[in-house]
Amino acid sequence: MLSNTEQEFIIHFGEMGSKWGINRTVGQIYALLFLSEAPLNAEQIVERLSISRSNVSMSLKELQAWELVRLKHVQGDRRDYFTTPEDLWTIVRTLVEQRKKREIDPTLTKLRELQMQAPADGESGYAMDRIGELGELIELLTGWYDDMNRLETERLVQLLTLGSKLQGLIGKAEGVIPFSFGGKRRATQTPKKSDGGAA
Amino acid sequence: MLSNTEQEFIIHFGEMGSKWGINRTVGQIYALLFLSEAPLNAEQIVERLSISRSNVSMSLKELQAWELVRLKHVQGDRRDYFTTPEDLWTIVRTLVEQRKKREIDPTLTKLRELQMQAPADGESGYAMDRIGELGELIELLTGWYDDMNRLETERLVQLLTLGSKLQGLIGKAEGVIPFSFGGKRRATQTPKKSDGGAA
DNA sequence: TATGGATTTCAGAAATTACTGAAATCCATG
DNA sequence: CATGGATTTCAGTAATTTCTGAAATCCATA
Repeated sequence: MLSNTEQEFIIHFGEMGSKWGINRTVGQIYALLFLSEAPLNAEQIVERLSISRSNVSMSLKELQAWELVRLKHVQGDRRDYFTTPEDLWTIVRTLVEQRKKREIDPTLTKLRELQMQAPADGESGYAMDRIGELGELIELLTGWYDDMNRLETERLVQLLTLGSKLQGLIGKAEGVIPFSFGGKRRATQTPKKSDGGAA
Repeated sequence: MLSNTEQEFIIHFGEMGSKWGINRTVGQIYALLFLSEAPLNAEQIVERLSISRSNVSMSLKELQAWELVRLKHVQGDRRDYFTTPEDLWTIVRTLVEQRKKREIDPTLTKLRELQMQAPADGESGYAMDRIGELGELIELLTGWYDDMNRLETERLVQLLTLGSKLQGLIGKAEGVIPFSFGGKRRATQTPKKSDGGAA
Protein backbone atom coordinates (compact mmCIF):
# COMPACT_ATOMS: atom_id res chain seq x y z
CA MET A 1 0.00 0.00 0.00
CA LEU A 2 2.58 2.52 1.16
CA SER A 3 5.71 2.81 -0.91
CA ASN A 4 9.09 2.35 0.65
CA THR A 5 9.73 6.07 0.59
CA GLU A 6 6.41 6.82 2.22
CA GLN A 7 7.13 4.24 4.91
CA GLU A 8 10.48 5.76 5.72
CA PHE A 9 9.16 9.29 5.73
CA ILE A 10 6.35 8.32 8.08
CA ILE A 11 8.68 6.46 10.41
CA HIS A 12 11.03 9.41 10.49
CA PHE A 13 8.24 11.78 11.43
CA GLY A 14 7.22 9.36 14.14
CA GLU A 15 10.71 9.33 15.57
CA MET A 16 11.11 13.10 15.37
CA GLY A 17 7.73 13.56 17.02
CA SER A 18 9.08 13.65 20.53
CA LYS A 19 11.64 16.30 19.59
CA TRP A 20 8.89 18.34 18.00
CA GLY A 21 6.61 18.18 21.01
CA ILE A 22 4.13 15.73 19.56
CA ASN A 23 4.11 11.98 19.97
CA ARG A 24 4.95 9.19 17.59
CA THR A 25 1.43 8.50 16.42
CA VAL A 26 0.61 12.14 15.86
CA GLY A 27 3.81 12.53 13.87
CA GLN A 28 3.08 9.49 11.77
CA ILE A 29 -0.48 10.48 11.02
CA TYR A 30 0.65 13.93 10.05
CA ALA A 31 3.30 12.49 7.75
CA LEU A 32 0.81 10.14 6.15
CA LEU A 33 -1.65 12.93 5.47
CA PHE A 34 1.12 15.19 4.25
CA LEU A 35 2.10 12.67 1.59
CA SER A 36 -1.45 11.77 0.57
CA GLU A 37 -2.91 13.59 -2.36
CA ALA A 38 -6.42 12.50 -1.45
CA PRO A 39 -7.91 13.09 1.99
CA LEU A 40 -8.01 10.03 4.25
CA ASN A 41 -10.58 8.89 6.76
CA ALA A 42 -9.83 7.44 10.16
CA GLU A 43 -10.27 3.85 9.05
CA GLN A 44 -7.75 4.28 6.26
CA ILE A 45 -5.26 5.68 8.72
CA VAL A 46 -5.82 2.72 11.03
CA GLU A 47 -5.08 0.32 8.17
CA ARG A 48 -2.00 2.08 6.89
CA LEU A 49 -0.35 2.68 10.24
CA SER A 50 -1.63 -0.37 12.14
CA ILE A 51 -2.74 1.53 15.19
CA SER A 52 -5.99 1.46 17.10
CA ARG A 53 -9.03 3.35 16.02
CA SER A 54 -9.18 5.23 19.30
CA ASN A 55 -5.59 6.31 18.99
CA VAL A 56 -6.30 7.70 15.55
CA SER A 57 -9.28 9.55 16.89
CA MET A 58 -7.31 11.16 19.70
CA SER A 59 -4.34 11.96 17.52
CA LEU A 60 -6.48 13.60 14.87
CA LYS A 61 -8.06 15.65 17.58
CA GLU A 62 -4.61 16.82 18.62
CA LEU A 63 -3.62 17.63 15.05
CA GLN A 64 -6.77 19.66 14.73
CA ALA A 65 -5.94 21.50 17.93
CA TRP A 66 -2.64 22.38 16.29
CA GLU A 67 -4.61 23.40 13.19
CA LEU A 68 -2.20 21.31 11.17
CA VAL A 69 -4.91 19.16 9.67
CA ARG A 70 -8.16 19.98 8.02
CA LEU A 71 -11.47 18.27 7.92
CA LYS A 72 -12.86 17.63 4.47
CA HIS A 73 -16.16 16.07 3.61
CA VAL A 74 -16.71 13.83 0.64
CA GLN A 75 -20.13 13.87 -1.02
CA GLY A 76 -22.25 10.84 -0.23
CA ASP A 77 -19.96 9.69 2.58
CA ARG A 78 -20.59 10.69 6.12
CA ARG A 79 -17.14 9.79 7.40
CA ASP A 80 -14.66 12.55 8.16
CA TYR A 81 -11.73 12.93 5.81
CA PHE A 82 -8.53 14.73 6.67
CA THR A 83 -5.82 16.56 4.77
CA THR A 84 -2.93 18.92 5.26
CA PRO A 85 -2.89 22.20 3.36
CA GLU A 86 -1.44 21.98 -0.15
CA ASP A 87 0.55 25.14 0.33
CA LEU A 88 3.62 24.59 2.45
CA TRP A 89 3.79 28.20 3.52
CA THR A 90 0.44 27.84 5.16
CA ILE A 91 1.87 24.93 7.08
CA VAL A 92 4.94 26.87 8.14
CA ARG A 93 2.86 29.79 9.30
CA THR A 94 0.63 27.53 11.33
CA LEU A 95 3.55 25.73 12.86
CA VAL A 96 5.30 28.91 13.93
CA GLU A 97 2.09 30.45 15.20
CA GLN A 98 1.24 27.40 17.27
CA ARG A 99 4.68 26.95 18.71
CA LYS A 100 4.81 30.59 19.65
CA LYS A 101 1.46 30.23 21.34
CA ARG A 102 2.51 27.15 23.28
CA GLU A 103 6.18 27.72 23.94
CA ILE A 104 6.64 31.46 24.18
CA ASP A 105 3.47 33.34 25.01
CA PRO A 106 2.89 31.66 28.38
CA THR A 107 6.40 32.57 29.44
CA LEU A 108 6.06 36.18 28.38
CA THR A 109 2.86 36.37 30.37
CA LYS A 110 4.55 34.87 33.39
CA LEU A 111 7.50 37.27 33.15
CA ARG A 112 5.22 40.28 33.05
CA GLU A 113 3.24 38.90 35.95
CA LEU A 114 6.41 38.47 37.99
CA GLN A 115 7.43 42.02 37.22
CA MET A 116 4.06 43.33 38.30
CA GLN A 117 4.12 41.63 41.66
CA ALA A 118 7.80 42.11 42.37
CA PRO A 119 7.80 45.86 43.13
CA ALA A 120 5.15 45.24 45.77
CA ASP A 121 7.46 42.73 47.41
CA GLY A 122 10.28 45.24 47.22
CA GLU A 123 12.01 42.58 45.20
CA SER A 124 15.03 43.77 43.30
CA GLY A 125 18.45 42.90 42.10
CA TYR A 126 19.98 40.64 39.54
CA ALA A 127 17.11 38.20 39.17
CA MET A 128 14.62 40.95 38.46
CA ASP A 129 16.97 42.48 35.93
CA ARG A 130 17.32 39.20 34.15
CA ILE A 131 13.58 38.71 34.07
CA GLY A 132 13.07 42.18 32.66
CA GLU A 133 15.75 41.70 30.06
CA LEU A 134 14.32 38.39 28.99
CA GLY A 135 10.87 39.87 28.66
CA GLU A 136 12.14 42.66 26.45
CA LEU A 137 14.06 40.28 24.29
CA ILE A 138 11.02 38.09 23.78
CA GLU A 139 8.92 41.11 22.95
CA LEU A 140 11.42 42.27 20.37
CA LEU A 141 11.43 38.85 18.75
CA THR A 142 7.69 38.32 18.79
CA GLY A 143 7.12 41.85 17.56
CA TRP A 144 9.35 41.13 14.62
CA TYR A 145 7.53 37.87 14.06
CA ASP A 146 4.24 39.74 13.92
CA ASP A 147 5.67 42.02 11.26
CA MET A 148 6.92 39.11 9.18
CA ASN A 149 3.67 37.28 9.56
CA ARG A 150 1.77 40.21 8.17
CA LEU A 151 3.68 40.03 4.89
CA GLU A 152 2.12 38.12 2.08
CA THR A 153 4.00 35.02 1.13
CA GLU A 154 5.59 36.36 -2.00
CA ARG A 155 7.11 39.27 -0.11
CA LEU A 156 8.22 36.97 2.64
CA VAL A 157 10.02 34.69 0.21
CA GLN A 158 11.73 37.68 -1.36
CA LEU A 159 12.93 38.76 2.04
CA LEU A 160 14.21 35.33 2.93
CA THR A 161 16.03 35.08 -0.35
CA LEU A 162 17.65 38.43 0.20
CA GLY A 163 20.11 37.04 2.71
CA SER A 164 23.47 38.76 2.76
CA LYS A 165 22.15 41.61 0.63
CA LEU A 166 20.37 42.76 3.76
CA GLN A 167 23.61 44.13 5.17
CA GLY A 168 23.51 46.87 2.55
CA LEU A 169 19.87 47.62 3.08
CA ILE A 170 20.35 48.26 6.76
CA GLY A 171 22.76 51.00 5.79
CA LYS A 172 20.05 52.60 3.65
CA ALA A 173 17.69 52.72 6.62
CA GLU A 174 20.30 54.19 8.97
CA GLY A 175 19.37 57.26 10.93
CA VAL A 176 15.72 56.27 10.78
CA ILE A 177 16.20 53.56 13.34
CA PRO A 178 16.40 54.64 16.96
CA PHE A 179 18.59 51.85 18.29
CA SER A 180 17.70 51.09 21.86
CA PHE A 181 17.19 47.90 23.73
CA GLY A 182 17.99 47.11 27.30
CA GLY A 183 16.75 46.25 30.79
CA LYS A 184 15.78 48.74 33.42
CA ARG A 185 18.97 48.65 35.45
CA ARG A 186 21.38 46.71 33.36
CA ALA A 187 21.37 47.35 29.64
CA THR A 188 21.45 44.32 27.35
CA GLN A 189 24.97 44.60 26.14
CA THR A 190 25.75 44.06 22.49
CA PRO A 191 29.27 42.63 22.67
CA LYS A 192 31.76 43.76 20.07
CA LYS A 193 32.65 40.32 18.73
CA SER A 194 30.47 37.78 20.55
CA ASP A 195 30.21 36.29 23.98
CA GLY A 196 32.56 33.55 22.93
CA GLY A 197 32.14 29.81 22.53
CA ALA A 198 31.62 27.06 25.05
CA ALA A 199 33.57 26.71 28.28
CA MET B 1 17.03 31.30 50.18
CA LEU B 2 15.24 31.81 46.88
CA SER B 3 12.94 34.79 46.64
CA ASN B 4 9.32 34.34 45.74
CA THR B 5 9.91 35.61 42.26
CA GLU B 6 12.84 33.28 41.73
CA GLN B 7 10.77 30.36 42.95
CA GLU B 8 7.96 31.11 40.54
CA PHE B 9 10.28 31.65 37.63
CA ILE B 10 12.02 28.36 38.30
CA ILE B 11 8.78 26.48 38.64
CA HIS B 12 7.52 27.98 35.41
CA PHE B 13 10.63 26.90 33.54
CA GLY B 14 10.20 23.46 35.00
CA GLU B 15 6.65 23.27 33.74
CA MET B 16 7.53 24.62 30.32
CA GLY B 17 10.42 22.20 30.07
CA SER B 18 8.42 19.45 28.44
CA LYS B 19 7.09 21.85 25.79
CA TRP B 20 10.63 22.99 25.12
CA GLY B 21 12.02 19.49 24.70
CA ILE B 22 13.85 19.34 27.99
CA ASN B 23 12.55 17.92 31.23
CA ARG B 24 11.45 19.57 34.41
CA THR B 25 14.73 19.29 36.25
CA VAL B 26 16.76 20.55 33.33
CA GLY B 27 14.40 23.48 32.98
CA GLN B 28 14.58 24.31 36.66
CA ILE B 29 18.34 24.13 36.81
CA TYR B 30 18.60 26.33 33.79
CA ALA B 31 16.23 28.86 35.31
CA LEU B 32 18.15 28.85 38.58
CA LEU B 33 21.45 29.46 36.83
CA PHE B 34 19.90 32.08 34.60
CA LEU B 35 18.81 34.10 37.62
CA SER B 36 22.01 33.64 39.60
CA GLU B 37 24.60 36.34 39.31
CA ALA B 38 27.29 34.08 40.76
CA PRO B 39 28.07 30.64 39.33
CA LEU B 40 26.69 27.72 41.32
CA ASN B 41 28.13 24.29 42.01
CA ALA B 42 26.20 21.05 41.94
CA GLU B 43 25.73 20.90 45.69
CA GLN B 44 24.18 24.37 45.74
CA ILE B 45 21.75 23.34 43.04
CA VAL B 46 20.81 20.24 45.02
CA GLU B 47 20.03 22.40 48.04
CA ARG B 48 18.03 25.03 46.24
CA LEU B 49 15.93 22.70 44.13
CA SER B 50 15.73 19.72 46.52
CA ILE B 51 16.65 17.12 43.94
CA SER B 52 19.18 14.32 44.03
CA ARG B 53 22.83 14.84 43.36
CA SER B 54 22.81 12.37 40.51
CA ASN B 55 19.90 14.10 38.86
CA VAL B 56 21.79 17.38 39.00
CA SER B 57 24.82 15.73 37.51
CA MET B 58 22.88 14.27 34.59
CA SER B 59 20.88 17.41 34.00
CA LEU B 60 23.97 19.57 33.94
CA LYS B 61 25.46 17.20 31.45
CA GLU B 62 22.44 17.69 29.26
CA LEU B 63 22.57 21.46 29.59
CA GLN B 64 26.20 21.32 28.57
CA ALA B 65 25.29 19.19 25.57
CA TRP B 66 22.90 21.98 24.62
CA GLU B 67 25.74 24.44 25.26
CA LEU B 68 23.31 26.45 27.33
CA VAL B 69 25.47 26.35 30.43
CA ARG B 70 29.13 27.02 30.98
CA LEU B 71 31.65 25.57 33.32
CA LYS B 72 33.48 28.08 35.44
CA HIS B 73 36.25 27.35 37.88
CA VAL B 74 36.74 29.25 41.09
CA GLN B 75 40.27 29.67 42.38
CA GLY B 76 41.09 27.42 45.32
CA ASP B 77 37.99 25.30 44.85
CA ARG B 78 38.05 22.17 42.82
CA ARG B 79 34.33 21.87 42.41
CA ASP B 80 32.73 22.74 39.09
CA TYR B 81 30.68 25.92 38.95
CA PHE B 82 28.09 26.66 36.30
CA THR B 83 26.62 29.77 34.72
CA THR B 84 24.57 30.90 31.78
CA PRO B 85 26.00 33.55 29.45
CA GLU B 86 25.40 37.12 30.58
CA ASP B 87 24.47 38.19 27.10
CA LEU B 88 20.96 37.11 26.16
CA TRP B 89 21.70 37.21 22.46
CA THR B 90 24.30 34.55 22.95
CA ILE B 91 21.63 32.45 24.59
CA VAL B 92 19.17 33.01 21.78
CA ARG B 93 21.75 32.12 19.18
CA THR B 94 22.64 28.93 21.00
CA LEU B 95 19.02 27.98 21.44
CA VAL B 96 18.18 28.45 17.79
CA GLU B 97 21.34 26.71 16.65
CA GLN B 98 20.69 23.71 18.86
CA ARG B 99 17.06 23.40 17.99
CA LYS B 100 17.86 23.58 14.34
CA LYS B 101 20.47 20.88 14.82
CA ARG B 102 18.08 18.59 16.69
CA GLU B 103 14.74 19.34 15.11
CA ILE B 104 15.45 20.28 11.53
CA ASP B 105 18.80 19.04 10.25
CA PRO B 106 18.02 15.34 10.71
CA THR B 107 14.84 15.74 8.71
CA LEU B 108 16.55 17.60 5.90
CA THR B 109 19.12 14.82 5.74
CA LYS B 110 16.40 12.20 5.63
CA LEU B 111 14.51 14.03 2.88
CA ARG B 112 17.58 14.21 0.71
CA GLU B 113 18.32 10.57 1.38
CA LEU B 114 14.81 9.62 0.31
CA GLN B 115 15.18 11.62 -2.86
CA MET B 116 18.47 9.91 -3.66
CA GLN B 117 17.11 6.42 -3.32
CA ALA B 118 13.71 7.06 -4.87
CA PRO B 119 14.75 7.42 -8.53
CA ALA B 120 16.41 4.02 -8.27
CA ASP B 121 13.09 2.60 -7.10
CA GLY B 122 11.40 4.37 -9.96
CA GLU B 123 9.36 6.01 -7.23
CA SER B 124 7.37 8.99 -8.35
CA GLY B 125 4.22 10.91 -7.88
CA TYR B 126 2.65 13.11 -5.30
CA ALA B 127 4.61 11.86 -2.29
CA MET B 128 7.96 12.47 -3.96
CA ASP B 129 6.84 15.92 -4.99
CA ARG B 130 5.85 16.75 -1.46
CA ILE B 131 9.16 15.52 -0.14
CA GLY B 132 11.06 17.59 -2.66
CA GLU B 133 9.01 20.65 -1.91
CA LEU B 134 9.49 20.27 1.79
CA GLY B 135 13.23 19.89 1.35
CA GLU B 136 13.45 23.05 -0.68
CA LEU B 137 11.40 24.98 1.80
CA ILE B 138 13.61 23.88 4.67
CA GLU B 139 16.69 24.80 2.69
CA LEU B 140 15.33 28.24 1.99
CA LEU B 141 14.60 28.78 5.67
CA THR B 142 17.88 27.41 6.99
CA GLY B 143 19.81 29.33 4.34
CA TRP B 144 18.18 32.50 5.54
CA TYR B 145 18.94 31.52 9.11
CA ASP B 146 22.61 31.12 8.21
CA ASP B 147 22.61 34.62 6.75
CA MET B 148 21.01 36.10 9.83
CA ASN B 149 23.32 34.22 12.11
CA ARG B 150 26.32 35.69 10.37
CA LEU B 151 25.24 39.21 11.26
CA GLU B 152 26.72 40.73 14.36
CA THR B 153 24.20 41.31 17.08
CA GLU B 154 23.89 45.04 16.63
CA ARG B 155 22.95 44.63 12.98
CA LEU B 156 20.60 41.85 13.84
CA VAL B 157 18.76 43.99 16.35
CA GLN B 158 18.49 46.78 13.82
CA LEU B 159 16.97 44.39 11.37
CA LEU B 160 14.50 43.03 13.87
CA THR B 161 13.49 46.53 14.86
CA LEU B 162 12.93 47.47 11.25
CA GLY B 163 9.67 45.59 11.09
CA SER B 164 7.11 47.07 8.75
CA LYS B 165 9.72 49.37 7.20
CA LEU B 166 11.00 46.27 5.45
CA GLN B 167 8.13 46.43 2.99
CA GLY B 168 9.67 49.53 1.49
CA LEU B 169 13.16 48.11 1.43
CA ILE B 170 12.12 45.11 -0.58
CA GLY B 171 10.98 47.49 -3.25
CA LYS B 172 14.46 49.05 -3.32
CA ALA B 173 16.03 45.66 -3.95
CA GLU B 174 13.57 44.77 -6.68
CA GLY B 175 14.99 43.56 -9.95
CA VAL B 176 18.09 42.29 -8.18
CA ILE B 177 16.18 39.36 -6.74
CA PRO B 178 15.59 36.43 -9.04
CA PHE B 179 12.40 35.11 -7.53
CA SER B 180 12.25 31.38 -7.91
CA PHE B 181 11.19 28.65 -5.61
CA GLY B 182 9.42 25.44 -6.41
CA GLY B 183 9.53 21.65 -6.49
CA LYS B 184 10.69 19.59 -9.43
CA ARG B 185 7.32 18.60 -10.79
CA ARG B 186 4.90 20.72 -8.89
CA ALA B 187 5.92 24.27 -8.13
CA THR B 188 5.35 25.57 -4.62
CA GLN B 189 2.49 27.85 -5.28
CA THR B 190 2.41 31.27 -3.68
CA PRO B 191 -1.32 31.87 -3.32
CA LYS B 192 -2.58 35.38 -3.94
CA LYS B 193 -4.28 35.85 -0.63
CA SER B 194 -3.52 32.82 1.56
CA ASP B 195 -4.57 29.21 1.82
CA GLY B 196 -7.33 30.25 4.17
CA GLY B 197 -8.03 29.39 7.78
CA ALA B 198 -9.07 26.19 9.52
CA ALA B 199 -11.70 23.80 8.28
C1' DT C 1 50.89 6.23 45.13
C1' DA C 2 47.42 6.47 48.90
C1' DT C 3 43.66 9.62 50.37
C1' DG C 4 39.41 11.68 50.02
C1' DG C 5 36.35 14.97 48.03
C1' DA C 6 33.97 15.62 43.59
C1' DT C 7 31.68 13.69 39.85
C1' DT C 8 29.65 10.09 37.01
C1' DT C 9 27.41 5.85 36.07
C1' DC C 10 23.84 2.72 36.38
C1' DA C 11 20.17 -0.44 37.78
C1' DG C 12 15.91 -0.21 39.65
C1' DA C 13 11.80 2.63 41.42
C1' DA C 14 8.59 6.23 40.54
C1' DA C 15 6.17 9.11 37.61
C1' DT C 16 4.42 10.30 33.40
C1' DT C 17 2.75 9.61 28.86
C1' DA C 18 0.91 6.83 25.13
C1' DC C 19 -2.10 3.28 23.55
C1' DT C 20 -5.89 0.00 23.48
C1' DG C 21 -10.54 -2.18 23.59
C1' DA C 22 -14.99 -1.67 25.13
C1' DA C 23 -18.70 1.11 26.03
C1' DA C 24 -20.99 5.48 25.32
C1' DT C 25 -22.39 9.10 22.39
C1' DC C 26 -23.46 11.28 18.19
C1' DC C 27 -26.15 12.03 14.24
C1' DA C 28 -27.84 11.43 9.40
C1' DT C 29 -31.19 8.54 7.36
C1' DG C 30 -35.23 5.46 6.88
C1' DC D 1 -38.00 8.43 16.63
C1' DA D 2 -35.53 3.99 15.84
C1' DT D 3 -31.44 2.22 13.37
C1' DG D 4 -26.79 1.70 12.62
C1' DG D 5 -22.48 3.44 11.11
C1' DA D 6 -19.07 6.86 12.69
C1' DT D 7 -16.74 8.99 16.31
C1' DT D 8 -15.38 9.91 21.05
C1' DT D 9 -14.54 8.86 25.74
C1' DC D 10 -12.44 6.49 29.30
C1' DA D 11 -10.44 3.20 32.47
C1' DG D 12 -6.90 0.12 32.51
C1' DT D 13 -2.42 -1.43 30.61
C1' DA D 14 1.87 -0.81 28.26
C1' DA D 15 5.74 1.80 27.19
C1' DT D 16 8.71 5.43 28.03
C1' DT D 17 10.93 8.83 30.61
C1' DT D 18 12.61 10.73 34.76
C1' DC D 19 14.65 10.35 39.13
C1' DT D 20 17.16 8.21 42.94
C1' DG D 21 20.71 5.97 45.94
C1' DA D 22 24.60 3.24 45.89
C1' DA D 23 28.71 2.06 43.85
C1' DA D 24 32.38 3.20 40.69
C1' DT D 25 35.52 6.41 38.83
C1' DC D 26 38.21 10.45 38.63
C1' DC D 27 41.85 13.32 39.99
C1' DA D 28 44.38 16.91 42.70
C1' DT D 29 46.99 16.82 46.76
C1' DA D 30 49.67 14.95 50.59
